[in-house]
Amino acid sequence: MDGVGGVIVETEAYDRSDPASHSYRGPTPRNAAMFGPVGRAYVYRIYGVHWCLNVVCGDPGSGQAVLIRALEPTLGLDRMRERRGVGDDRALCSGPGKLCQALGVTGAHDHAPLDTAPFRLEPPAGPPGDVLTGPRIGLTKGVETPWRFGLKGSRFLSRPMR
DNA sequence: TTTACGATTAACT
DNA sequence: GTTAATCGTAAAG
Repeated sequence: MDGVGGVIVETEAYDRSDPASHSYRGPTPRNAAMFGPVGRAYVYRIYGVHWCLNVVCGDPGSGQAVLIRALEPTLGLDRMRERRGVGDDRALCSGPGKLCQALGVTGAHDHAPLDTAPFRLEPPAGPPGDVLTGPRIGLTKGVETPWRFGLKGSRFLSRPMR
């Protein structure tokens, strides 16, 4: 969006039966997007400081979503460096909060469809690389559920895969 | 109305 | 490796 973008290399999954998920306790004003139409964004503020971007998926109203944890920057590198205030490309999008800052995603994008402006979510250009799974990061509950997915060997992950 | 805390990051010892 | 920053949300009173 906005002339910036990249290839998603790391995600985490959440659903309603997951103690760590915002949708676990049912719909609230904040997580309403998770129970709305699929293909929309669910954006929330974390620790009063950072934004995190999710893609609503699964059956409509099922409260399922995928957290975009990291992506490989490919478009608008200068713009992202400017917004992030760093020169290291690896630090641009290697984390949920960083990613949102680099792309300019804020709470204003909550509920926004991801297949139309200002977003543009596309299928992978080339053949998919190997994907590894592992335990999710930064959680206090449900850590045992290995729903972290990362592109094998990518150096743009928030953390190396096991 | 009040209070405790989080799907994180950056700065500091 | 440890910790402060910072505020909206949700649960309790």
